[in-house]
Formats: sequence, structure tokens, C-alpha cells
Amino acid sequence: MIGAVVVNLKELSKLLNLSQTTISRALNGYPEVNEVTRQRVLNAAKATGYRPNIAAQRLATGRTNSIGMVMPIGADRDTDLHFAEFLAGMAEVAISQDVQLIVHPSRPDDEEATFRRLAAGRSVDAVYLSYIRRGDTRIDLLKSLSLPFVVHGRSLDGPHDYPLLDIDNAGAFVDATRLLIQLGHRRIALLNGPDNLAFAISRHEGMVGALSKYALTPDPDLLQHSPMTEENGYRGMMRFLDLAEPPTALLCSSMVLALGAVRAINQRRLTIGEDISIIAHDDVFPYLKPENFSTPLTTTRSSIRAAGVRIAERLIGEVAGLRAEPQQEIWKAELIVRASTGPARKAPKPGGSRPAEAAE
Amino acid sequence: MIGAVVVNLKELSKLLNLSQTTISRALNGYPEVNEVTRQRVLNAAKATGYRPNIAAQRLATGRTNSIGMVMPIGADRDTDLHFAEFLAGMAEVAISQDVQLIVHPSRPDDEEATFRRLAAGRSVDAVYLSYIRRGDTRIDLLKSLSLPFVVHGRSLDGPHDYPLLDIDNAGAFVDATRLLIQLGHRRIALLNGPDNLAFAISRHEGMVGALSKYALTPDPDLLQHSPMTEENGYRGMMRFLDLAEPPTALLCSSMVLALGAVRAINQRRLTIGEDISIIAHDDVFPYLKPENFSTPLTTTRSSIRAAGVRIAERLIGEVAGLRAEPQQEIWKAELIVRASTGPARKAPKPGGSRPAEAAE
DNA sequence: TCGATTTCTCAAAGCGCTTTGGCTTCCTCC
DNA sequence: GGAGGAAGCCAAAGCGCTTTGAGAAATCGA
Repeated sequence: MIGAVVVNLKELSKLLNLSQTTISRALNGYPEVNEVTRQRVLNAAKATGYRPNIAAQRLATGRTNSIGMVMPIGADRDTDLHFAEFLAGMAEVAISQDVQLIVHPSRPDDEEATFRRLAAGRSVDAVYLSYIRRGDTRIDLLKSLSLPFVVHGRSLDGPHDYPLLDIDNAGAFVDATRLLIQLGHRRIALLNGPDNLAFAISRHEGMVGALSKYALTPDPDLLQHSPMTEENGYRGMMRFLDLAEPPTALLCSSMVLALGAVRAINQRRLTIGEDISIIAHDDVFPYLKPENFSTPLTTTRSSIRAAGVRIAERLIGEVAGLRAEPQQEIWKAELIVRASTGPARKAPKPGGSRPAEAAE
Repeated sequence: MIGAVVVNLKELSKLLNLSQTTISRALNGYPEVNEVTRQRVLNAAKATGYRPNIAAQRLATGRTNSIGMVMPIGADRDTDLHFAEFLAGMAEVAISQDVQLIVHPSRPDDEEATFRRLAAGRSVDAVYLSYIRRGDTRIDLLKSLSLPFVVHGRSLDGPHDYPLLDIDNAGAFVDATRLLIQLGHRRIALLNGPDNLAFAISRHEGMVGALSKYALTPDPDLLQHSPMTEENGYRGMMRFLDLAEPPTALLCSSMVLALGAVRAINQRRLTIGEDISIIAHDDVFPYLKPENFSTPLTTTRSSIRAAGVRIAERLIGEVAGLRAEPQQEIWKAELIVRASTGPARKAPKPGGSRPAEAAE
């Protein structure tokens, strides 16, 4: 096995006294080549360390065997953590299918150009799109381009007539909110992601919807939209706790926000699950698990890595032309009750607008 | 600006009544083309949405304008967090230099094959290598391949005669250990990364070296090697605290480990910076900052994102052929003292092992 | 036995670019 | 006015693969 020197088809064909055609076919498993010849070729290829030149292969076939990921850079860099975990999922599939993963970093204002370049330059077979924003134009752009894609998440309005995979964000937060209400909580705060991102908006809507089902009105003071850092979790929670009438329960859009919120609560010497209940959304990070919080956290769980796996599979399927209809896939998040949720300590203040008695 | 239809050089040349040569040259900024012609070409290219086919470009030039990252998958998946941050750094550079980032997931047992494939397939111009292990053979392999590379980290033994960027892991932990000793600490524990990874070994060596300078012997009971998760931080710290003679100070190889350690300490109602001092290594994550811990953490700091930036720059330089000598670059980590380090509470007991007073 | 298949192999075209080498013009300068 | 350059353009080769269309050899059927 020679290291440095690179051998190509022509040389191999000279070496074996066979045409390039035959060698190419032998290597790529075509049937019209004699089995003993094939073995001869295979052996020689291994002996010389032959690997096809990928650029040439791509040019000839028009396929690139690669999927592109447009990685947001700049403003929402706090999402790295999720991106990494998602990437790990895609990687699992990529490796088993022998597909390259191409990361295209792109600033938000430049994304459109990036997609156009990808499509026209034929540098990837398919792309995945994420971090969908309010009024996002990228989906329409992709629909107009002849480039297979799958969206992780979905647009807020407009028809969902494109391939997508999303979790039921609204549903998850409806479930979480309902649980809290049933436990007697009336003042429920939300530490959410940036307010231009679709997932955050949906979660907020889920919460508001659940509240209104029980004739509760959301208090704007109990809402924070921000990048999902520990620090923002802490700050937000501190602000909530400083209110004249602090919340008795908290919803968190991410584990990292929850980390900060817990710190704030501890600092105030309040007891989680008693003085204040918490439900966080858990994207399942191997290094930060809700069950390992000082008070194990009740969560709505959906593995973002699994989403990466699934989307990679579907992208590969799209390329292979297996797609029938644009496929919409919505995953339910699982509500897992742990120790951070308990009955509301005190009944909501009697005066003022007393909410309807929620059913049980 | 047409969306779906893809135009190529030939069509453009027909459209403009110019040869492909001239168009190619106009587009790529060669001097031997008339300025008005160039403008004509540029306009037409923009109007038709022309983008060169990347595969063709690569085949013709032999350059790929891409750098490969072999992403470890499987066993050390806990390192994702660092990988992501590093990736973000590389991405910054990639975008400004118009270079693609290709992620090659690879299982440890398969890495060698992956590199060979990369080199022979000419699918990337250069690669970066990380997560160097004890007795790692990959560096020698890369040296034997005709593929530019930069190593993030370095081998434990053997000459460092290859391009590398590393932080002074040993030095950082010498500094940290010395500070603790000067504060009067004698029993210092270490929560480290996996014991087959070079960076972890160097840190351990740094600590041991500093101890021995003060004639202190490391206690094997005060050492844990493990993947760097919150859970492992908690478990390790708990074990330390349960010792007959628990440590009065702790070194942590990562912020995430520190997170777990802090949880353990809080649970035992000990006070950080008084009952026990902590110094953690901080790779600088935007979402988890040491100054935001309930007790701000003293750290050895070195931005892994900055390392990504630098390595990307150097890789691009290597490809451009700017390299003179293999370049070794060692960054010092900065020791930043915050509230988590304080004087040792009690001198270590002279006599036998007195059980720890688990407060309350 | 001979024509019809089947099996195996090959030469050559083509993918869409870049780059070499050469060919016109048009100046410039003595 | 003509040698010598410079400026601007082009035809064609080539990058290393896949794939088409065809041909030689072997096998088969009757």
C-alpha cells in the first residue's frame, strides 16, 4: 500500500492491460464484467491504493454524494450547541452511506446567495435548512431551485407543502402548561429562545393557547425572548423573581436556559418543585441531562440528534429519487415528569381577576 | 435572475460571442482581458445567474478550495461541544476565504482509511486533525501522505516536527496547581478528560509536576479520568467528598465537568472558595461562562473558537504554499482568578484520616 | 453446421471547467 | 516604414472519471 503517490484509472488500466471502461465497471459493481477479471481489478486497486478522484467522478456523474448544511453564523451563534448535536446525528448516517457532509457557514443576510450558489454550482446533492424565522423567504427560494431539501422546523404561515421534519413545539408547550395548571399554577413564566425563530414562537403560542383554555391570560412580564445562554436564563429568572407577584412556575425552551434559571432560584434559596416548578425542553445532550439536576427536571423531550439522523436519511432518499410526495413529519415531544414540578404552593391571590377553576 | 435553469460556460460564451477562455479569464480576474469586455461578461454572468460547476473547476485546477475535518464519532462523542465551538471558528474563516468545510465523520478504527481516502481522492486540499491520543499513529500517516495538514494538539512523544497548534496544557495546570498550593492547599483533586487523550495526559502531568516541585505526592484517589459530562463531574466530585480525607481543592478539565462538581458541592452544602477551591479550564463557550457560576469560577482560559480560526487560516496558508517550515504554535492559557479559589480552610490533618464533616 | 445470442471487452465521447500556445491587431520607436 | 512589444482574443488540449455504442469471442439452438 503506497502512501504518497496517487494512481489513477489510466495507470491502473495500463498496469492490468484492461480498458478504463472495464476497470471502472469492475470497481463499481456492474454485472457485465467477468468475475475473475473483477477480482484481478479489485486486487490491483487495493495493492496500488487506488481511489477515484472525486471531482472527476462528480463531473462525470453529476452526482456529488454530499449533502450541504447551511450553518448560521454570527447573530444566533448561541445555537451552536444544538447544531453540533444535530450534526452528530447526520454524521452517523453520512458515514454509513458514504456521503460527505459539507458545512456552508453563512451570515443571515447572505444565505440566499449561498443557496443559489449551491444549486447552480452543483456542489451538493441536497441541503438541509434550519433555524426557520418569522417570514422566512428561504423556503420559497429552495422550492424554486432544483435542489432537493428537507427543512428542519417549519414556517409559521403559508402551506406546509415542502419536505419537513419538525417537533410539535406548540403541542409540547401545551402539555407542559396544562400540567402546571393542573398542579394549581396560575402565574407561569416562559424563558424562550429568540423571538424571530419559528420554534420559539410556536412554543409561546402553545403556552398561550393552553392558558386561554383555562381562561388564564398571559402576563407579558412573565415572558422573555433571548438567545439561549446560561446567563440569559439567570437574568430572566432573576427578573421574574423580583416581580411584585413572581411566578410559581417556569417553562424553559432549553436546558441551558434552565441551568441559569436554577442558579437564580438557588441563589434566592427557593426550593424547586415546591416554591417554584420548572419544565424545560430537552433536546437530549449527552453531557447535560435533566435527571442530573440537583432537583431532577421535568422535561418535554425530543432528541435533536435523532432528528439529524432522520433528516440525513430523508435527504439521501430525496437524492435517490425515492420521494413520492413532499413528506411532512411531526414528532411529538414526550413529557417526562420528574421532581421539579409540584403543586402550586399558594392559591393565586383572591383579589383582582380570579381565573376560572380549571377542570381536573 | 433565473432560478431553476443552470447555465454553463459554453452557453454563456455563445450568448456573448466570446470564447470560453475569455469568459473564464474575465470571471477569474486575469489581466489580459479588456476592461469593457470584462464588464460585459460580469453583467451577463449576473443576469443569467451563472456559477461555475465546482466539480469541473476542481478537476481542472486540481484545487478543491475545501478543507476537511475528521470528526470523531462514537466513543468520544462527549466532545461534540468542543468540536462545535471549534467548527464555528473555522467557519468564520471559511466564509471570508470562500472555502468549503467538509466534515468527515469517522469512527476511531476507521480514521486511517478515511485519511487515505481523502488524500488519494483529492477531495480536500488540507485536513485538520484533533483529539490526539496516546500512541496516535495518525500523525505519522499524515506525514507520509501528500496532504497538507495542521494538528490541533500534539503527540505526547516523538518529535514535534509537523504543523501544529496547541495550548500549553501542562503549563496551564502547573499554574493552576501552583496557585492552589500557594493558597495552602495540599490535597488537590483532578477531574480530567479521558485518559487516552493527549490533552488530558498533559494536564495531569502538569499538575503532578507542580505538586512534586513542592514535594507533594499526588494521591491516586484524587484523580478521575472520564468523558467530560456534567454527570461525570458530579459523580467524581461526590466520590472525592466521600473520601476519608477529602480534597480542599479541585482542578477541572472542562466547564461541563465543573458544572457537575459544583452541583455535588452544593448538595453537600459546602461553600466554594471557602470549604473547597475550584479551578476549571475554560474553552470559552458563549452559552456557559465561568463568571456566571453561583460562585464565579477561577479558570485557565483559552478560546477554542480562536484556535479554529487560526487553524483554518494556517490550513489555507499551507494550501497556498506559503508554508516555510512546519510551524509549531503553542498558546498559553490565561489564569483568571475569580471567587472560587481561596485559602485552604484547615491545614491538612497531621494524624490519621479524619472523616469529613458533612455539614448539616 | 451456421446464424443468433450472450458474454466480455474496448475506443471514444463527454462532463464543464482552466490553461497553454498562438494568432491578430494596434502601438511605439527608431 | 518596419521591427518589436503589448493587448486582447481564441482554438484546443487536458483534468480523471463514466457511459455509450460497438465489436470480438464464446456459447447456444436446431
